[in-house]
Amino acid sequence: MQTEEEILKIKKVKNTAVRTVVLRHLLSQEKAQSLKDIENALAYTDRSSIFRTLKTFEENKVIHSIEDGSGMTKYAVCAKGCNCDPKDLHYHFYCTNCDKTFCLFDVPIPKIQLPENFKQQQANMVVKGLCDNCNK
Amino acid sequence: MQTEEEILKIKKVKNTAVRTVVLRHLLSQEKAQSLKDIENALAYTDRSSIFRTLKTFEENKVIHSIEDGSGMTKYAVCAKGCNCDPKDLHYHFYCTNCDKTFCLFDVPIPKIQLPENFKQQQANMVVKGLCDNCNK
DNA sequence: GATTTACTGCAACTCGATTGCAAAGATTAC
DNA sequence: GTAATCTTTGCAATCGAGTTGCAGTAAATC
Repeated sequence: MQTEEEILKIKKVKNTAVRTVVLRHLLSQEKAQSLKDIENALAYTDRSSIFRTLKTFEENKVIHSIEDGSGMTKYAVCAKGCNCDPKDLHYHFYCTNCDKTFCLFDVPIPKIQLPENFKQQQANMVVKGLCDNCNK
Repeated sequence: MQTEEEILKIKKVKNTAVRTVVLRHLLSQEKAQSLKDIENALAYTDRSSIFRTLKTFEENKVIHSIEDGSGMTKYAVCAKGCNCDPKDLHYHFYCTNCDKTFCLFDVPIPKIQLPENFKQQQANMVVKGLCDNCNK
């Protein structure tokens, strides 16, 4: 596992206190985190600073954002080597019971045959249902 | 093509003035519409009435909602015979240039192999990029 | 026709996201 | 080392989509 410092260096993002703690938090969670999740976890860091940190991370492909339909954008650290290209995409699973969002790295997304002259740049693929913990 | 009245009758939704014009507008558009789109198109109909109409339509499977990542939920009339089950799902295409959302009825969604004990109920599959009109 | 129920319009409110601005910190120039 | 410049941070305010309370109106039922 890479340290926060290593990741930021590789992605050419200057290291700061806020960036380190935000990235550390994201790395420590197995589920994608919302701005509010992070804010709650980091009690003494300002929301707008976290917000701007997330934007910076996203621009530099440290993290990717997920719109899971919960009303809050969630963020997860990109897998090693990820470039956020269509080929790096993966499904997300949103649990409608516990409101958690999982990255399904192991399930490949098939190539989608678009209509004539449409061009894919990105995708947001969210499967909704019950996670293993809630499906009892 | 079914009329608004026929659709509402089939879906067992009582017909009212607001419902008719909202459904008519949705049927007249080839792209999924946001609450704001509809509000702008129907100048003399109140936002909250449209909002509640859309909720009613969705509950009764007259329309389906799409979270395309634009920040606004969009709505489109269900295809004939649609039950909004996983088998009725289709991809959506969101154009990042013109902000329009298309239903890709012709592209089947493959069955997704979820991790052990996860259960799919719904899905929101959005491909983002440039539509034929903007890809020039 | 009276009563009950459903729908509509207005206004207010919620909450996640975003921005302006000034202070603090880091970097570069001299 | 110090001044000038650029970046980051924290606070407060704002934005905007979505949502709700409530009273008035319309429709359905008795």
